[in-house]
Amino acid sequence: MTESGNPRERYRRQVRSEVKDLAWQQIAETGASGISLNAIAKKMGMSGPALYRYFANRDELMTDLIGDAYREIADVVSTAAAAEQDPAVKPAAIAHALRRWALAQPHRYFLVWGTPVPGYAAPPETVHSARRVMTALLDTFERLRASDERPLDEHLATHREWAGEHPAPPSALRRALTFWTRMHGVISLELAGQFTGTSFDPEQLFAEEVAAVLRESER
Amino acid sequence: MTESGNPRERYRRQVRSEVKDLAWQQIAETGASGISLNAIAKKMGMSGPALYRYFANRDELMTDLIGDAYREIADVVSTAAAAEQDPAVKPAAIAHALRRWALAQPHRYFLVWGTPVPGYAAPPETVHSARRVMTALLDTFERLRASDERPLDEHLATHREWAGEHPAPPSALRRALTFWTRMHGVISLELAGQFTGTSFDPEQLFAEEVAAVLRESER
DNA sequence: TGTACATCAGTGAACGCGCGTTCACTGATGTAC
DNA sequence: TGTACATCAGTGAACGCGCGTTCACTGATGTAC
Repeated sequence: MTESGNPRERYRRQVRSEVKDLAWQQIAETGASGISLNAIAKKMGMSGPALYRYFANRDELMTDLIGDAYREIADVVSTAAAAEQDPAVKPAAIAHALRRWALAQPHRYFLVWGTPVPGYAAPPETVHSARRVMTALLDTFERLRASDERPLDEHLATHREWAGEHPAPPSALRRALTFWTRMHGVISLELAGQFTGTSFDPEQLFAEEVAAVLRESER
Repeated sequence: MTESGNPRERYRRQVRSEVKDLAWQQIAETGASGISLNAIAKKMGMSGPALYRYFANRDELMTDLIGDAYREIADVVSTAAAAEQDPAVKPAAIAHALRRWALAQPHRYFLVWGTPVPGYAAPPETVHSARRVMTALLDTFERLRASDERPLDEHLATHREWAGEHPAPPSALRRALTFWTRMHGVISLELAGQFTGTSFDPEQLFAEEVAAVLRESER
């Protein structure tokens, strides 16, 4: 379907994706605000203006990269969720899949959930990916009864638009949300190198956080 | 002491601090990698090269900003810890003080714990601030007995150099660490705007996270 | 209190650099008959 | 199968811009006698 198209379109897709690959490389070297169409063109052996056939401007490239990265995150999370049947193990499966991806693609992770780049707010299409992530988490915790009620539950019961039409009970909203923030807490500090100079294993800290959220659920 | 000095030194300090103020302003507008000595000079009504009397180069300015921000964080945390006597309330006091500061100074927070800026690794002086933060947290949880043991405790018992010579028991190491990552999880996502488009109150989510760590302690 | 000298702040010109973006163009590739 | 035409990729020159940094210099401020 998207694979179709005449040779010209095919070629266009190839070039676009090569540009993006080089952009990620550049982000790794100089940071997100260091992307430059000219530099990418040079690496491809082309002149700068040539790339304007493929991207309207620098912002469109950025927007595309953010959208792609977010889509990948949503894929990783929902794939991991779908692959694990045991409800009690699902959270850990999701968490470790996300962490593994983040360690392999730190710049993609940061572009989505790191320090916002001024002037490059997340493009509107990303809401869809955000939804997919939340849905996977809500599905997961919906099946696990909460072992306790928290003051936050009541608040979330009346402020749940972010969950869309998902029928998960308030306690699941809470656990999905805190699950996310806790994963992010460990992952982002680890990726940022805040644990370097230390010999403990971040994975074990991460595993403990996953276990802690599970402790607030019972089958 | 540092306040002393002849008029010339006094003036130097004033200019340096004005430069830094404008640098923070610029970071807010264009991001950390957007700082420019020339632009700052222009805003001060000076020529670009003039600033080289005050900073050796752009990197030294960055280093200074990071150091200042980290020192502020350490101040906020340790001041909050010192101000609250009740051990069971201390964690919440620290947490909310940190969040308040972060909301007021999002760019400072991100410069310290956000996406690393390639080429600007945290200067060595920041270890001291990092230590101060950890010490305040360890002091806090040392006084609260753990209500349970976790697998992580054992691991941390043998990997505790990051705690310096602090005599806190393993369970306190664990709680201090997870307290930090959980605070960071909520704060950084909130600052990055990941909760916009949602009507729930991030403060309540944050409070729930603080309460969760406390639940793992008993007086 | 006044003069002679050293110190230091700030200037303007200059260097080389890379950026995003527009434009008129050449030449190759695909399409219609 | 061959020709005529339209489409599109890529080029090179050009625009204006701002950057970090060095350098030789002027002029003001402080210090020593």
